[in-house]
Amino acid sequence: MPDGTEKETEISGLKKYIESLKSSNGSPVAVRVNGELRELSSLEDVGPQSVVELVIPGSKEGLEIYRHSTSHILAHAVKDMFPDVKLAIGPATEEGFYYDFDKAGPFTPEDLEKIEKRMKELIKKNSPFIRKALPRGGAIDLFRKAGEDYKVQLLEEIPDETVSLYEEDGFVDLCRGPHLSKTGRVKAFKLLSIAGAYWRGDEKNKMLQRIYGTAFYTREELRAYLDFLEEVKKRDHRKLGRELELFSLSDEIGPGLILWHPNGAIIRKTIEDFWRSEHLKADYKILFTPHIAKLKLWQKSGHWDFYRENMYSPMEIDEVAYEAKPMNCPFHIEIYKSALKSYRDLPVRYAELGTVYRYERSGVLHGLLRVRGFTQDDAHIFCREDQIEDEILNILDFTIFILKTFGFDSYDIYLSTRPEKYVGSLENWERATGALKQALEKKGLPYTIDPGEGVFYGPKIDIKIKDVLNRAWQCSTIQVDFNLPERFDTVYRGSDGKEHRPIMIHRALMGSLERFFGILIEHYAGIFPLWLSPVQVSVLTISEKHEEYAKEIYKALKKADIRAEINLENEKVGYKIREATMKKIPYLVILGEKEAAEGKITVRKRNGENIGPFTIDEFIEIIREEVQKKVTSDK
RNA sequence: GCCCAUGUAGCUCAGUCGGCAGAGCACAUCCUUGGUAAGGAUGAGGUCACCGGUUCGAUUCCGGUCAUGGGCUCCA
Repeated sequence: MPDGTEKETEISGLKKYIESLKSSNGSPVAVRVNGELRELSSLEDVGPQSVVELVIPGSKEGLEIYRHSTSHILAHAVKDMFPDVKLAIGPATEEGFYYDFDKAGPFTPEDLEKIEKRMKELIKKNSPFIRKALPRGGAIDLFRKAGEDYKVQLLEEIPDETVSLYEEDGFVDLCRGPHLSKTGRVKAFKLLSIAGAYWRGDEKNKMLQRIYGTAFYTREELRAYLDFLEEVKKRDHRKLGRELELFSLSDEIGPGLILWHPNGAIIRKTIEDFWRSEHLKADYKILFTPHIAKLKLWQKSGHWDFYRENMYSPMEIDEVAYEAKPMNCPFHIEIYKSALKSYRDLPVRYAELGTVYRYERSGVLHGLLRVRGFTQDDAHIFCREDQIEDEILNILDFTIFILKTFGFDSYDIYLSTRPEKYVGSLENWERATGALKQALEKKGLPYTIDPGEGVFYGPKIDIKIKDVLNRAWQCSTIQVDFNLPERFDTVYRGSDGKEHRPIMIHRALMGSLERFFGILIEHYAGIFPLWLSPVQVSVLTISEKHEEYAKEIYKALKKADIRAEINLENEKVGYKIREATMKKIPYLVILGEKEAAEGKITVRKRNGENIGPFTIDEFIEIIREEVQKKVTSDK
């Protein structure tokens, strides 16, 4: 039952019940018979003692079916309007649905509108979706005759002897189903974009044209989703980055290479200062290493073999080949190896804000989120096997502390286990994976296991943070490595006087400063908390008469290490306030006749609220406290 | 890399069916000295992404290059 209860009933009773829900919002879109999804119309052949679940609109599966049916209607409309188009696939996705078409010319935005219109007509007809079972061979003949090559190809790979087709209003498509009972059940949908997509996602295959759309049960839900898309657009870090003069990219410099402008750079510096100071507190040693190294180093580390497609071509220096570094690990290992280590020295924790260069294909570059040169907040921990769990526990605490400071307190955590191709002993893998699991469980952190998704050199934990719009971003990663210590013959002297191999843990908390900054911009919509704001206080005068007083106040703020600016422009207060508000400056100190006479200041907060009057010392104290506490919200 | 779209002033965008290029904001100068989100006037600012072709003439048409954007696992 939709309310989660169970009832025992005859088929006829069930049908009557479903009938009674018709036309209500809760009317089921499908049923699950003994675990298998089917349409409502398939109740006839339900055997005795079957368990039938009603798939209701509110459920994840319900929505999937709903959207999948909408994608069929899309295909129908396209086929009506462009009969030469060949159909590929059209599934539901997290956010909506798409359908891939093989069409001679491109679809235009105007086509989308026309297709939408045609879809609405098809929905209005309210034709039933009819399921037809067919032997596979028959289906192949049918689609071959219709010239639907992609469907034929799909069919040829389906192992089942019987396949199902769905027909509505004369349009037949190969489909596993289930579907809505009638097209008229689709109440709200919108086609969103046109994009290229390879047949089966493989770039060796033909490029098809994909139409993306989304569908919801009500117009209100659709509206809310479109508003969400608007909000995402408003927060776009590329747009805000330009408006707030945080960073830029330049044709002259090259794609994927970031220029940090003063406003972005001061934020980055603030983040780095915080990062360094916390790492020192947590017993990490801070390192600096070069941006290039001999190609031989990368051959030794294995990067040249396994990672070459992401590395730049070597450059020659004094007839020796050098490489821009794609990773920091080999450097940290060299530092570890520069002096003999005893078991008493472990764990050794090396951290570096290391700038690396990786080749990314031109089509995947994206603002700050996908770049070719970036700075990792990298660290490598060398420890004994018996120390892994404690180290992981430390890292988890540390990670969550850092992420929380930036206002991220909701996470999706994944534990990736041994892939098919791996290095290291089975025993090591099991022990390390066990340690990761133990640590997560001790911390009470819920996680999902990604079987076989570990890197070849060891298991890992990935943490995805959720931003205010509930979007997930992968930043933190903790990876155990059995490979590099082996390749570099890294050792420590044990209590037994013998040499032992340390375990290496790679870990990044923010991942890359560039990417993390991009996420922060979107998370805060450019309204940075005080401790991060490029300009924390703007001092502005009501008229020229108060310039001297304003300069005094400004100096006092600067002296107190507050990032202040002064606005003596020949403009009215209203104008100056508007300027500062658009720059999202947290505090405005407004000085006029009254303030100058009393030796006080009036303060306007970013949200429009006025506080004060304060003496300058009182105000400095307020700012100091808010900065020190790293308050993330204005309220 | 591939498909499609886009590239005009610092920013957001008009525009020219081939004939010397426009607005708003921002910027500069002047007037105004004004109490909580835009006071007024004047002015400066463009190789219309780049290279080539067609043409008497190209920002506009054609070809190429570069950059940016939406996509390219979600298997009927």
